[in-house]
Amino acid sequence: MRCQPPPADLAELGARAAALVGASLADLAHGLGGELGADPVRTKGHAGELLEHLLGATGGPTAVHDFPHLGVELKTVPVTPLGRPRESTFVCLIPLLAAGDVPWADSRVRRKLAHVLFVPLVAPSRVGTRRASPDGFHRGRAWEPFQGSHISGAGLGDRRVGPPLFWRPTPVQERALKDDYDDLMGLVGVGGIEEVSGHAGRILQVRPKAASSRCRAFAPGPEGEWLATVPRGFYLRARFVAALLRDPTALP
Amino acid sequence: MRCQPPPADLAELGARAAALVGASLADLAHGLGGELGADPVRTKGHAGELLEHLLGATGGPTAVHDFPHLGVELKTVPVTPLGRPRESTFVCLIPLLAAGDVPWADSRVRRKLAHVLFVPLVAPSRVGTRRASPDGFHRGRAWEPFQGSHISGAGLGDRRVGPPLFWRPTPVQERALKDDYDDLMGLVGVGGIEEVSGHAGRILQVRPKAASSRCRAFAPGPEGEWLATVPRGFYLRARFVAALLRDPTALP
DNA sequence: TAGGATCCACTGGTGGATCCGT
DNA sequence: ACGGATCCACCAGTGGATCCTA
Repeated sequence: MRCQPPPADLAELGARAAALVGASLADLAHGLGGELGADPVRTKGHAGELLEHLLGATGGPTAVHDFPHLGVELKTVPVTPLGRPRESTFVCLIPLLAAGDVPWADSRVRRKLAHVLFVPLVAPSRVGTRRASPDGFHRGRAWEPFQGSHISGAGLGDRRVGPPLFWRPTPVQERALKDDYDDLMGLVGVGGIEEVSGHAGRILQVRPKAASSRCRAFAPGPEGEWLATVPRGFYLRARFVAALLRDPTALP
Repeated sequence: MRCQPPPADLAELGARAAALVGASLADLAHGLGGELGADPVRTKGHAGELLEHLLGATGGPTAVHDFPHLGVELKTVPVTPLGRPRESTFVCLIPLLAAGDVPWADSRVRRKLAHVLFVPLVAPSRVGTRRASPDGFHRGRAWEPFQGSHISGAGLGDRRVGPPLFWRPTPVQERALKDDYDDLMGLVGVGGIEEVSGHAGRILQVRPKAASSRCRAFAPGPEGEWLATVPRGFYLRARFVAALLRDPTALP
């Protein structure tokens, strides 16, 4: 299903992403000769992979970036019709065994986030929505992600591509990322990974990341002993990405 | 239905409250020859009035305190079985017309809160609870409000009296109250009452307080014009009262 | 297992409506 | 209208589980 050659430069990558704005994932998958499953539970990650194909990403599982020759990472982010992310954005797994030994400058977080292409995918509603507003009160749409959009339905194929954003952290943002990274790694070192909650961190946060809760990783505990634990990842807070999408220089 | 004479002193008031611990409101109402309605929507405030009768409160609507000769205010507070308040605690209405003209020292907030008898009423669950934990996982009870309690049912009559607490703000707490009062009144003065949200304030907050939304009060707007608005009250944050019930000197 | 992610149950808090008795 | 309060819908956020592909 890989159809596109890698983009030659940033301008070409940007142009390709811009050309997709407004398209539904169903259309895009069809254009590539593929189909999208209807079950939202079975299609996690498919949207991200589809966009990688469409934009000509070449980085395999081994590469640091999706576009190694450009040093750019692709992130799709599901957003509400108002443009707010529905979820936090995964960055990378935490190297639990080496926690505390990797300074910010050498961290995967820094390398992944050095240059990111965010592609919002507008999802009309959550899949799991069980009830509509019983009073029928309509709260209005503050932001039209693209003109002429007609939004209805909740399946993966109904999601539409929103305006893409190239982002490099400003010095101030990078400083905030470093502070969070140091703090969170410090917390892991002090109390052990189990003690770090999703509340910690201004724009980064630490959350579980495992294919199944039966997957275990090993990490040093508070007393230095080895603990079997769920793998964790760094995530960008939804709040922060929401701010970014409106103003790339913003901090929440 | 008023049965008790006013308590002679704080010790007697405290003894009466302590004697009620563990009793259900149904029992208490019955002992007074009264009955409690079953509909939770129709019984708002009844619990508070019942306790006033039982403890011999004499302050009418005109008085500042429920026990004027003791200078004590009675507050019932609905709590979960873990002892956490289910709601914020009403203090008093905001004098919208005089906002900004009443210094903390002369404020109703300060007078009301100078000395409070908190009586927790343990409610097993919210009335409006629509679903139980589907996984059946039991999260344990961190605090047994009284020994031997057997808690079940959700009606008003099933609520049970918890351990009472006499509270006077510590100097640090009073300072926090004053700061919030000044801040909130300042916000009202700057942007008008409509701009003050429930987020403002560390331990006090401002929320609507009206018998019906058709009830209007008048307040000065941002430009100094007169606005019809919903009456507002000062409330103690649930978070703060939760802290108080565990440690009367605490701040959240 | 790493990398692409999303689902969903639950909790805390807000915003606002509402009820009763005096 | 004031003083006694509670109800309830909604939303943000967390905590943790889970899915697919390579």
